[in-house]
Amino acid sequence: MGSFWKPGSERPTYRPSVAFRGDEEFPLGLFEDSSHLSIEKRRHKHPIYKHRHELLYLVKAHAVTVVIGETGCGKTTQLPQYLSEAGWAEGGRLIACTQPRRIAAQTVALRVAEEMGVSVGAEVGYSIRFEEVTTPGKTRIKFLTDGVLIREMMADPLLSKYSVIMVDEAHERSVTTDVLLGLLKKIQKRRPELRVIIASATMDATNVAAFFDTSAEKFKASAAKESLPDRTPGMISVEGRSHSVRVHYSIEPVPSYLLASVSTTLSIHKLEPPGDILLFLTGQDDVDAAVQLLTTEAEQLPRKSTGLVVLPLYAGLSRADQELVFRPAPQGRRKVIVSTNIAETSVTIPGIVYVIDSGFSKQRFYNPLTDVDALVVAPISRASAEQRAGRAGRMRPGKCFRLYSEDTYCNDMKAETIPEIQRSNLVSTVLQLKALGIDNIMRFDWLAPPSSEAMIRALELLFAIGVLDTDAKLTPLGHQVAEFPLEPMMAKMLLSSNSYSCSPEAVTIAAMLSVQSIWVSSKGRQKELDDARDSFAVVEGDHVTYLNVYESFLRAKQSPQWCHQHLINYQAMKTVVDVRKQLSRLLQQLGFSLKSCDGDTKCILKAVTAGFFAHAAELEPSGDSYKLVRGGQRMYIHPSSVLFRTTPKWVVFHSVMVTERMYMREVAVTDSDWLFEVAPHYFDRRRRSHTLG
DNA sequence: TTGTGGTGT
Repeated sequence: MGSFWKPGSERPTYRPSVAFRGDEEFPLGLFEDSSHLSIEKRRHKHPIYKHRHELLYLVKAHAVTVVIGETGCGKTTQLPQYLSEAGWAEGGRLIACTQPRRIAAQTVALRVAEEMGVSVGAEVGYSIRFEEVTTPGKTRIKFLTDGVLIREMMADPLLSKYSVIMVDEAHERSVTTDVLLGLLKKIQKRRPELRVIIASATMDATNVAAFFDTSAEKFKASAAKESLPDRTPGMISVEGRSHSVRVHYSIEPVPSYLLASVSTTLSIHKLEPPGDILLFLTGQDDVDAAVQLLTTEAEQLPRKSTGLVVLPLYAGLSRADQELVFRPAPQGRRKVIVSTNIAETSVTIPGIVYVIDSGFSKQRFYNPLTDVDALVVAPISRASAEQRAGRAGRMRPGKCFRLYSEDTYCNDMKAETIPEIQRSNLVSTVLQLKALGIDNIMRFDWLAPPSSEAMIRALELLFAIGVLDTDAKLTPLGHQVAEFPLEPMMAKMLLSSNSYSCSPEAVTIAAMLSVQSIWVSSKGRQKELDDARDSFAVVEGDHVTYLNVYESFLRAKQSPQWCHQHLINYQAMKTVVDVRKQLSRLLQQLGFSLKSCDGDTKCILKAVTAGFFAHAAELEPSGDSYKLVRGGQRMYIHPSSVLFRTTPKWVVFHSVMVTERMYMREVAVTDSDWLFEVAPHYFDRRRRSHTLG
């Protein structure tokens, strides 16, 4: 990768004192225009309409149809309508269209309902977590998140109410998409008449088509074989509605993508016609640093009227701060959005004409040998680079400046991002598959198989927490755990809370830990944030602290102002309220009573320990680090924990994240006696090597 | 000893 720094090496430094005025440091002349690699497109008014007959023919003739077409070509909004008109939703059967994101499922449903002139929830509906807007017997087209469809399979393993299932945005290759595709292939063996449509923007379609090509397999169909669809997938490509994007590469590798991105932004501002700029960096740190540098520069620009409006964008921002990026810049000014990967797929900002691509993103990597998740800055794939470039061509022809050379693009970058399933801890996925009756996980037909080490790790943990038996079959507890939309250890904590009479408290803790961040992130307010957190802190650790935050939120009558005052994310707290309701209902359905422990925190800690004993760690004699019972790695309490700077002898934690060190995040105090009490089978074996107590 | 790419049930 030329002079790019690699994950694990020292981060590139920047000097905020560097002046970019004059922009000689990185003028646009240092980019080369590579027109043969430009994304050349023409704008069509109704691209998918032209292919309507061919599409309908393919779906009728083939069990699987792969549709390649970028966002905006109409495959999501119009194809389900064509299918419905062609009679695929008759006889009470539905057409399903899955989306990776809640908001997409909802907005697409609203748009299609509007186009069809019906009200949403009638002929066209959607189903996302906490919100089912459909009418049984009336709804013909249903948009849903792929996670919801997998949940539906628990009650209806063959998805018998659907005649067609379209999996949209399959190129994103989320864990749920990959699992769903494997499951659909399996379902089609039992339901050869089920039609599957895989819709994707830029995916390597031949790969997916090959996966679904079952034409060579022996096929036992007693019914009229002639009426069954061809088991060789059909394929069609639909041109998009976006404009051409001219791609420019850096002639030389850049020594610092952060510095280069700042000077490139200033060069574009100086030399290019009006149009907003989207800059892709890796994380909150980078984004905040670039915003600061650009803001300083913007203030020094000669005329205020042609100034820059610089805005950060990342998931940790409050909803209000995120929404600022949608506001048009004041007349005559140019907007610059400095963003993480959130702008690559999740947030679409109108009016972007220029994209600057650093070539990097943060990616999660799970190491099954150490059982640790790491978040590392890594080079993006060519597919990801194309996706980023495409963000410049939604309004009119645009330009993309890549802060890496054409040689790097062609020779060093991977064609596709490694599918998430191969970078993830599989505990939840394996349990889900087990609950769906997939007995042999190792032989599940994966589109991209995860490593056997990762699968074995997951099976080991599920066995340790009593969810699987020695034959790797679900235990009665396992069936209950699988009912919950939670990580298995968290669900185990919840189910154990009944024995300790603290279920309402455990429900709150599970809900609080389910949302990404309760605290708002905001640059330069770290001290304030620490103080806000410390005002709720208790000696029992982060779990009971979260309980304290939630109960204070209730006492404050769920007030947004109160949240703002305490640097708490109001949206996140509203989600916690919804999750609590869902979890409480599930517990009650299983016949558990929701009996409170009335402030007896020992009960709460025992319940937490019962769920997370496999994440127990003991203070090392040195007194500054911990040793993980399972694996023996050295770990540290994360600085964001209320237990940072304290040294309880035993702790259990929710998750580990590696940066420079291995950090335990969300840590609770525990006790060696409790560990024995909740998991004698687990600790007895290790007694000799880990003398508890 | 010091810090959270993005989704979702």
